[in-house]
Amino acid sequence: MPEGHTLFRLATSLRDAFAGDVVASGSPQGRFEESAAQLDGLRLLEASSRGKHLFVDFEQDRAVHVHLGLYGKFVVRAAPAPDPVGQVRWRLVSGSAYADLRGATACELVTPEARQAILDRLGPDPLDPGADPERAWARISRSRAPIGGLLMDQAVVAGVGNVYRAEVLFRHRLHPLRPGRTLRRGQFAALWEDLVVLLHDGVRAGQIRTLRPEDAAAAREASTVEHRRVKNYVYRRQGQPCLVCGATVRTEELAHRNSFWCPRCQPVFRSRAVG
DNA sequence: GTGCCATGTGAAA
DNA sequence: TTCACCTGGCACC
Repeated sequence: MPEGHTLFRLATSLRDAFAGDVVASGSPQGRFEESAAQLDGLRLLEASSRGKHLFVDFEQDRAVHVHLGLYGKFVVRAAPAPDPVGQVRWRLVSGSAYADLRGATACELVTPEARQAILDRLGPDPLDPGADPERAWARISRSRAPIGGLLMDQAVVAGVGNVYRAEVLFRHRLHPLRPGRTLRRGQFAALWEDLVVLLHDGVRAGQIRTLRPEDAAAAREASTVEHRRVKNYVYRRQGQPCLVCGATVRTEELAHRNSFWCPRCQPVFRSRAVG
């Protein structure tokens, strides 16, 4: 489930399993064979993530850049490694663990310069304690583009995907089509703080859970009707009643992905003040 | 069992 | 604008 929290967890798993160890590296599938062979027998130093990008660093200034894309998987398990199942692009093996990468959009050996260039393209990551949200605000506050598109732009905020986009906008009563520059600074600050909380919760839980405690009862009730556990407000709940107000959740494509929102909780325009 | 859709991105056309 | 990646969950038969 690759939004930023997934990659952060994965970096932790890889670090815990391999950091400091000499590893065997190969590509059973063959597509990463030449590069994998160059890493075979080297010491793995570190694994880290920024947004949805993962970096695995080895001695001799070698690093692998991985992007899981929509359905890539990278599993880390205890040894012994079984025969590879399916298309294993990259396999790492140590005395105590193994890791298999499948279906990734990107798996490439990168120079330190190329690695840095990837980092330079990315906006601040809410999971990064050193992230500077002002960089995101500078982009959003100047843009006529819809906030629902800006949040998906990894150069604006790194790590937010389609689920977090839908959910954080719901939690802040913002319509996805609202132009970025119509947000007030305080609204952005609250949005960012919420992303920090939600992504960290995603890291802990291993899943995206966005319901506030006060809405848990409504979610349980909805689950019996929808035949699947409801743990989010609007993501993939189109046609279902909003857990807060009961209006029918809507969907429409935005930034090449389906966007979901409640037309009553998230009006396009809101009066600036009441009373 | 089959077929569609999906938490994403970049290359090819 | 379309395709590639080529996994996996789930609705439907």
